[in-house]
Amino acid sequence: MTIENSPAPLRRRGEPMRRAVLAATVDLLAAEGLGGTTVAAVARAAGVHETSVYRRWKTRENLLLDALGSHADDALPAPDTGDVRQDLVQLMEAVADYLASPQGAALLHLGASPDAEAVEAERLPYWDARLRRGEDIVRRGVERGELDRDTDPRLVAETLAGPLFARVLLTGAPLDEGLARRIVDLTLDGARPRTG
Amino acid sequence: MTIENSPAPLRRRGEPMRRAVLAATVDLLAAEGLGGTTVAAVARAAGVHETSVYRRWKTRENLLLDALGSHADDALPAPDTGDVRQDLVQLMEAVADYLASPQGAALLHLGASPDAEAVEAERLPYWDARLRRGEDIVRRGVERGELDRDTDPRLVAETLAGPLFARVLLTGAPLDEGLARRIVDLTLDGARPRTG
Amino acid sequence: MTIENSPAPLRRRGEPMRRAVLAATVDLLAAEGLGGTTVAAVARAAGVHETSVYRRWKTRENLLLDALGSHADDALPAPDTGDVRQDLVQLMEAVADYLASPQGAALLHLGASPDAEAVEAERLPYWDARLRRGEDIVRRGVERGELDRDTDPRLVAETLAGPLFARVLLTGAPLDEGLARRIVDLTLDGARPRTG
Amino acid sequence: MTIENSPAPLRRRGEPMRRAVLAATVDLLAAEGLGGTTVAAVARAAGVHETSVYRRWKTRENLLLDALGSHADDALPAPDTGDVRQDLVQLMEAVADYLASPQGAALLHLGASPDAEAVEAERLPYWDARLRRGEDIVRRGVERGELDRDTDPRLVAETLAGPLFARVLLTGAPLDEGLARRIVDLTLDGARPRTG
DNA sequence: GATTAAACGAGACGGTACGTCGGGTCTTGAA
DNA sequence: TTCAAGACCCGACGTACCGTCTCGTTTAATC
Repeated sequence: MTIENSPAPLRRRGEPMRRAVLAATVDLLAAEGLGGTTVAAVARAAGVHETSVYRRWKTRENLLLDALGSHADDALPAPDTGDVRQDLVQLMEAVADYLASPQGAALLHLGASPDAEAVEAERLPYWDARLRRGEDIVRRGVERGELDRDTDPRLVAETLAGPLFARVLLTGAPLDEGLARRIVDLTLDGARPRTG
Repeated sequence: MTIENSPAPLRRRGEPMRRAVLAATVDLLAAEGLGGTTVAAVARAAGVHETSVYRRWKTRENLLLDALGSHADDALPAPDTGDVRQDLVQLMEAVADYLASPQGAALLHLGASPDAEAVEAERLPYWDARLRRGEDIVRRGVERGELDRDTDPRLVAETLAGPLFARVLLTGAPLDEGLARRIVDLTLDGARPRTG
Repeated sequence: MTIENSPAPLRRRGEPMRRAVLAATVDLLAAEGLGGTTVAAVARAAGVHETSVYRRWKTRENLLLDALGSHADDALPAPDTGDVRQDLVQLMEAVADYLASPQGAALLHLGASPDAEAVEAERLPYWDARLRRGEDIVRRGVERGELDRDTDPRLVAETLAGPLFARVLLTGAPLDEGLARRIVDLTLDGARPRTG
Repeated sequence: MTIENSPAPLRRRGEPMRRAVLAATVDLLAAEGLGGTTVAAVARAAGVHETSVYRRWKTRENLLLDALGSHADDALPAPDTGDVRQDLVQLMEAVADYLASPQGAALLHLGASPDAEAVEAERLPYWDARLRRGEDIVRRGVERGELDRDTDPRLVAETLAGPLFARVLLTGAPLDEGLARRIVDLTLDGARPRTG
C-alpha cells in the first residue's frame, strides 16, 4: 500500500514537452523581456528540468530563436490587391502590429544582439526572406507601371521597415495608428512637391 | 646607473585616468566587440584597478555609454548649404561613415540592448537630439518651398536613418558608397513616377 | 602507449569533493591561519572551482565551521574510570592537546570571532555540548561522594576549560605538559590548606 | 573679504581631535560591535576625515587598542583588605563588570583576534600585567598562611579569569550576579569535601 | 509481456563576469 | 605643519547565468 501515490509528476516528453517549453519561453519573453528569460526560468515555467532544455536546444539563443521564429511568418500576410500602395500599407501594418507585441520586440532585440553566433549565420538569409515580402510587392508595382522603372525594390523595402525597427530598438517611440500608412505615402510620393 | 628606474606604476588619476579608461574602452570595443569589453579587460588595458573603474562608473553600461557618447556628436556635421538634398546627403553620409566604424556599431548595439537601465532613461531624449539634426534640415527645406508644406520632419528623419540602423543592427548588410544618396533621393522624390 | 592518458581534470564531486575541500581547508588553516584561509585559496588547493565551494557552503564561515566542527568531537574522549580526578585529567589533557594543534586553535578563534552569524546561532548549544563532557564526569563524582554535594558541575567544567581557552586565545602562553593536571588538582582541592 | 564665512566646519585638530576620534570609536564599538567599527564609520562619527585617522593610528587595530586600552586599567581595583577571599571577590567582580560592558567585550574580542600584529607583540606582557593583579592578592594570601604554601599564584589567577573570558568570547553565557564569588569559592575551597 | 534504448529528472560542477566592501596609500589644496 | 578631501590600489566576498557531465529512473518501442 503506497501512502503517496501522489500527483504523478506527469513527465512530459517528446513533442508535447517541446511545445510546452516553447510556449513557456514565449510567455516569459512577453512577461519579463529578453534579459529575464533565463533558461532556468523557462524550465521552471514549463515544469521541465533545465538539462532537458539544453538537450534539445544547444544554447539559449537557439531556444529563443526557435520560440520566436514561427510566429513571425504566420503573422505576415502577402497581400496582392493590384495596388502597390494598398499592398504595402497592409503589409507594413501587419509588421507594425507584430513589432508592437512583446514577442515581436523580443525577436527584433534578439536579432540585433551581437555575440549571437546562432544568429550570425542566419542573419542575412533570415532578413532577406522577410524583406522579400515587400520587395515582391514593389516589383509588381514596377511591372504594372505604378512605380519608377529604375526603382530598387530592396531599398524601398528597407526604407519602409527601417523606421519601425528603429523605433522598437532604439527610440522606444510608439508605433501609432497610421504610422505605417504615412511611411508608405512618404516613400511612394516623396517629400518634394509634385505639383508643377 | 639605476637598476630600478621605472617600474613606477604611473598611478594615473583624476581626469587623465578618466581619459585613459575611456580610450581603452573604445579600443577594446573596436577590437573585441561589445561582449568582449569586460570591465576587467578595460581596467587592465588602461593600467588601472578594476575597483577604480567601478568608483567612477556605477556599472559597465555607464562606462560604455560614457565612452561612446562623445564620439557621435563630434562626428555629425550640421550642413546648411541652402539645398535640402545636398544637406541631407552630407548628413547621412556622415552618419553612415560613423555607423560603419566599430565604435558606431557598438554604440548602436548598446543603445538597442534591452535590460539596460542606464540606457532606458536616456533613450528617447538621446535619439531625439540626434534625429533633430535631420529634422532641422528638412524644416528649412519646407520653409524654402523645396519640400511639401505638410511634410513631417521627424518622419523624414526616421525614414532616412532607419535603413542604416537596420543594416547595422539586423541584416549586417554593408553600408556601401552611395547608399546614403540613394536613400535621400528615394525619400525626397518617392518611388512613384513624376513625369506625366 | 597513450599520449594523453591523464589530463582528465579529475572532476571530483559529491562526497569526495566535499571531503577534499574540507581537508584543504583544515590544511590551509593550519598553514596560513584563519586570515590566510581564503575561499579562493581553499578552492585552488582542493582542485575545485570557487563557485562550487559557494554552492555547498553559503559563506566562508560555514565552510570553516564545517571543516573544524567534526575534528573536535573525534578528539575528545569520555573517560569513566570510577575516579573523578583521573577522568578529568584524561579529558583535559585531550582538550589541551587538541587546542595545541593549529586546528584546535583555529576553531577556538573562529568560535570567538564576533560578527559571525553562522556562529552566533550555534554558540551556546555548541559549547553546551562540549562542556557537558566535563559536567558528566563531575556529576558522577558527586554521586559517588567524591565531590561536594552542592557542587555546580557546569561551573567546574568552565573553570577547568577556561584557563586553557584563555591561553590559546589571549595570552598565547604554552599549554605545557602537566598543566591539565595542575588545573584539575587546583579545582578539586582548592588553594586553601586542608590540613587542620 | 570672504564671501563664505560660513559655519566654519570647526576643524578639530591636535589633542581635541584625538579625543573625539577615540570617543567615537568607543561609542561605535558599543553600538555596532567590533565588526561594525569601520575606520570610515569612526571618521564619519567623529566628523573627521578618514585619512586623518590613519595619520595618527597606523592601522585600525592600533586605533581600537588605543581606544580601549585606558578603560581597563582604570576600571580594575587592587583591593588589599587582608582577606584573600574578599580581595579576590572584589577584583573578579570588577573584572566581570568590565567584561559585561560593550567595551570590555570588544577589548577581549580584539585581544583574541589572530592576524593582529599590533596585538601579537603586546600579547603576553599585556595579560601578564593584568593577571598580576590577581597574583599579587594570592601571593599575599600565601604569605599570610591563608593559602597553601605551594600555591601557584599565576595558575590561580588564570583559573579565576578563564571562565569569565570563555563566557564572553565563546559561549555568550551571561556573567550573572554572584558568578565571581562562586568561582572564587570553588578555586579556594575546591570541589572535594573538606569535612572528615 | 518482458526487455532495452532513448529521453527525462535531479543536481553538482566548471567557468566568466558583475558588483561590493573594507583596509591602507598618495596627492592636492587650504587653514 | 597639519588637516580635509577624495581618488586610488588591493584583495576578498558573494551572486547570476551559461553550459556540461553523471547517474538513476521512467517511458516507449521492440522482440
